[in-house]
Amino acid sequence: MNVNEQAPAVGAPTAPSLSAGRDNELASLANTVRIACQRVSRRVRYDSADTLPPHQLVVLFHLTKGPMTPGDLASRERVSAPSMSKTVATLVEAGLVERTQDPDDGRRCLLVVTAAGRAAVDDAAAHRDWFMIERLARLTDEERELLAEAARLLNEVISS
Amino acid sequence: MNVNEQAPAVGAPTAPSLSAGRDNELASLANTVRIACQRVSRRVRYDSADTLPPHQLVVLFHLTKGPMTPGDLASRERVSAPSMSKTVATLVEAGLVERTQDPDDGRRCLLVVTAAGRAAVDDAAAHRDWFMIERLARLTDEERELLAEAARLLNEVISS
DNA sequence: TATTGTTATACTCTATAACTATA
DNA sequence: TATAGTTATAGAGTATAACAATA
Repeated sequence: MNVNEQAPAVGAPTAPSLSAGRDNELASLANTVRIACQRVSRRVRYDSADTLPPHQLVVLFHLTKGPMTPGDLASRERVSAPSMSKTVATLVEAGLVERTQDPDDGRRCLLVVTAAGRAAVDDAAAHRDWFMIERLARLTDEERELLAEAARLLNEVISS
Repeated sequence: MNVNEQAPAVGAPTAPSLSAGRDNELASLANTVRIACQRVSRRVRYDSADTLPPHQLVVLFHLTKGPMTPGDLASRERVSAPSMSKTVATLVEAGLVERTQDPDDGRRCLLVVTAAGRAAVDDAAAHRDWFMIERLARLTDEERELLAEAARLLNEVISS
């Protein structure tokens, strides 16, 4: 579990103030929303042994959108170059990624996902979503509509 | 980032069927909701250097609800006893947790969170929620109400 | 000389196996 | 003999520093 899973709005970040009513309400909602999202994430996250570790899967996913260099991947994932080098080596070893030379720059190499790599990404997504699909099917149309709208709103909020 | 962050409902888990319309809709919603939740989680998650690592923070959080033994904590977190032993040792070393002897059973020890430990949990929660509080403040009352309802619904869905 | 990528080494968190002490 | 906890050792994944090859 993560911190504050079942907790009320503990440690609200605003110092007690005279107009504390609205602040506390916001803090409580922020806490509630975060905890709900974390519970969902946790419930669908990587469960070891039947899929690739997250850091490998993420790299594979990036490559499904097109070839990239190890350097690109490292900065995208905010990981050091040597770490990415190792992760890539593992994926190449497993036959999920192929190294190709950059024709224009001899220092660089372009990484390309293989068919097996694409299959691994699809499998992982299917595995992750199965839990939610089963449960969403039991909701009413109105409830599903509400969740769709909330997801849209959260994406907006996060992007702002 | 996580797999499928901006992806459409890729790798829908149900095999193509004759009544595929509803299934695809559910798969799409499941995917959308998961991705939104993961983005929120990621946005507020542990960012190194200004707070404790997650595994330490979680233990500390458990102890804010009352004293527990290392064994309790290990099974709660589904981690091995030696791993928990090490984590606890680190927290004791840092003065965030205190070891006390169980009066009834000489083999066991009860772990108690210190005042500094509680403060660390509160700080972490505040730090995590601050991002969302700022952004939720910009929404309308109706939008906030929608998110509150969605959070309630997601908790129900996850618990079922 | 600057940049791309890898290798060398070390630290953290995890695990299983072996050990100590209490029941 | 079984249980609670720790210590010993090893395997991932991460980092920084040093290196090789190319621009």
